[in-house]
Amino acid sequence: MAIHKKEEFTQKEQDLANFAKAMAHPARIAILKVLAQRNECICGEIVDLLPLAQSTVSQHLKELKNAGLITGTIDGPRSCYCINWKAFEKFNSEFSFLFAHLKLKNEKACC
Amino acid sequence: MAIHKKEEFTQKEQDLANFAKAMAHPARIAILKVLAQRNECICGEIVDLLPLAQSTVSQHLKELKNAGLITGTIDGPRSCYCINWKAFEKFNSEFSFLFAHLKLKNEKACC
DNA sequence: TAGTCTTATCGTATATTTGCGATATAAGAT
DNA sequence: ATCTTATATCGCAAATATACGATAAGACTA
Repeated sequence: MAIHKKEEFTQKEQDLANFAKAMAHPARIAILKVLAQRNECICGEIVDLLPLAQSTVSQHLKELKNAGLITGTIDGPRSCYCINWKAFEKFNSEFSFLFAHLKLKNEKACC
Repeated sequence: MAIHKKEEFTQKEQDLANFAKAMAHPARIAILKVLAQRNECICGEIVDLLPLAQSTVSQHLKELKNAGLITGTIDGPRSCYCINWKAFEKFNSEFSFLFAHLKLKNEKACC
């Protein structure tokens, strides 16, 4: 785009949008599901489960990590990934707040 | 990208990702907040509140509508937009399910 | 030390998103 | 009928995202 306008919104709006963006790809949803089932996972196992090349999976993992949704630690020659529970909970409560706010007002929908 | 791979994931993963994608921009979060506060809103009011051109806001509204997050009805020369409550609730429950699933397993985080 | 295995990064091609101005459209007002 | 007002759409430019192969980096193994 010609100019970035994202900075002109509130920090909360940007945070929520960034979190949503990190989840805005089925591959990343699938990765989160795998991590949830196993509570930990090395990169290779995720690569085996997804229909994507190793480099692409690594890139998705990096995005999830940058967004703070997961943590990664080096374990010898491998990398172990886990859900970053705190960040997830923070997003959930913020999202629920927005959602609850919507619900409260929704008694007389017009269209 | 060279080839689309999104179709190779499950429908639920794609649905969740699409919903997240619709929320993955601060302008669209802001629009949803405005709609929540007023329970209905014409396009012009939203344009006044956002730091974006009218055509850009209209595009964001279109994306929210395409994703099913809002509904829009023509009201004379204006357009009235509202939250699509059912779609929002569906997403919330699916997201909560994923979240609860994560929570259940997270007693022994490794990293 | 050389070889292997695992993961990250680089380079590149292509697709999608974002944003705006200009223009079209549609309804009410004069 | 013409003008105004409100919104949608088109066309374009620039930024991002997606995907892959090739390659680098790091750590065990022989």
